[in-house]
Amino acid sequence: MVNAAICEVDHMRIGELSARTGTPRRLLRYYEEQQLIVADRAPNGYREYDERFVDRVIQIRGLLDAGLPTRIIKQILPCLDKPRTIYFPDATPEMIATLACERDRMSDRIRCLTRNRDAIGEYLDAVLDYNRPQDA
Amino acid sequence: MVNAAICEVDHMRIGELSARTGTPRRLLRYYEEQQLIVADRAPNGYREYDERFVDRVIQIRGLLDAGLPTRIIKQILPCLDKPRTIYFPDATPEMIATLACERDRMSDRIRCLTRNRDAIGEYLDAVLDYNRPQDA
DNA sequence: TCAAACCTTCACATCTATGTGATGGTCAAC
DNA sequence: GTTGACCATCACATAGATGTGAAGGTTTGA
Repeated sequence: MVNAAICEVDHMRIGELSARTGTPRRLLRYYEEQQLIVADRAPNGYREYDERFVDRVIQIRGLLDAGLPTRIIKQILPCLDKPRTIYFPDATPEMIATLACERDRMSDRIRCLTRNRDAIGEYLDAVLDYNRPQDA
Repeated sequence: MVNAAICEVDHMRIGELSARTGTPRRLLRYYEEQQLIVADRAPNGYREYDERFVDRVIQIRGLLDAGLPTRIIKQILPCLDKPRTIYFPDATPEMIATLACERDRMSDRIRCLTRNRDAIGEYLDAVLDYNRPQDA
């Protein structure tokens, strides 16, 4: 019997999402409270996540780690959906201005980080160079 | 009289540094407390800064904005002095490992920021494209 | 001599992202 | 039916960067 009625496996509860993203459950609930993610609810009230939440959560954590507050991340996330879910007419001029501003701030951060990372790299190269000149 | 005894102008007090870096005085004192900067003191107890503090403070703010805590910034800053002020023998293996780790974390942040910034850019391009198709 | 504009230290408040624990419901296995 | 591993909400605590103001010293200029 090649019955195709396979019960969907494409969902997980908060514990699994926590394990797969290395994120404390507490924070997954916090991100939801901040409206960065919206979880479905099972009949018993448990949160239900599908596969796409894994990448989404990792992305959120990356942006938080890079210094963006949840308020800004919430505005950025809709831009990342590949098939556009945001219809352009909904984009107010203020929203567009905010996004452009944040994009520029991100460029600033990238410049700053790159410059400093490279300086650290040079320093480390110099130190390693200094520490093993045994065989000339 | 071509007297060369010009009183040095290469120093400023906290108010001027604050104005020139756009940083509240409160934070300049905080950065000093966290040992990110070390200010000279005038005889009357006032902090005295020279020109180099301007760039240094801007750099600190950039790194803070990019998500690095003061504890890490304190370790990074010595790498940035062009004529090396840190003698390599002083660099402990743990310190080197920490720096390498932070450098990698910065690379991660750069990747994350770049990806998201580009996504915002694409989104904005699409929105602008949508908003002015008047003259075909 | 007085006022304004600096500076000092100290202390307490705030915001954001987090940690941690209490209290209790759901569910599966034994 | 009880135990253990999940889940829920709520609440309180912490840490880091920052805001704000009090109380007082210094300097400059009217």
